Amino acid sequence: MRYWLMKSEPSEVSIDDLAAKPDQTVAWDGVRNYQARNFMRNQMQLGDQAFFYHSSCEQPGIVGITIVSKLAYPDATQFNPKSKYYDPKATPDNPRWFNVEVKLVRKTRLISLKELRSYPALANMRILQKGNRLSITPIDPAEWAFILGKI
DNA sequence: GCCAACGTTGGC
DNA sequence: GCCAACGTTGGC
Repeated sequence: MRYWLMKSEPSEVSIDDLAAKPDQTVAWDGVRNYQARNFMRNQMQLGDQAFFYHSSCEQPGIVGITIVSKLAYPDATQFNPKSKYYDPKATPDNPRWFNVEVKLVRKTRLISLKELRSYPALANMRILQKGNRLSITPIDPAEWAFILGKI
């Protein structure tokens, strides 16, 4: 059982978009970074929990908690020429990109990036490091518990 | 809109 | 296999 942080641009999928879905579940597709892909494909297990983080927006920060509800499978968008995530080098026989599905556990108050930075206990979080761009990062159990305590 | 940081690409 | 050029991310 692991913990994660997964970034989403609210203009793409916001926490409210997720909450509004009938099954409150979303396919985490469109990831086109090998490290993030490997986390999903190789490490994520059913029941792993993740903070849902809004990025590239006015109020970046954690806004909810999700749970992995489906293990990684080939990302359908890579085969769709009309998708902005289309990858001409991927084939169904040899897919490059994978996605899990996550289900909303609950929305949380906004724990802003600024607030996260204010806690010395979280100083080593990947997302707080300079130049961090990875859209999916592991979270320490201790960090997870610490943040939960602040919600 | 800017720009630092980083990942990927492709020529050699 | 190196590495310069390029594209993207994401906070500000």
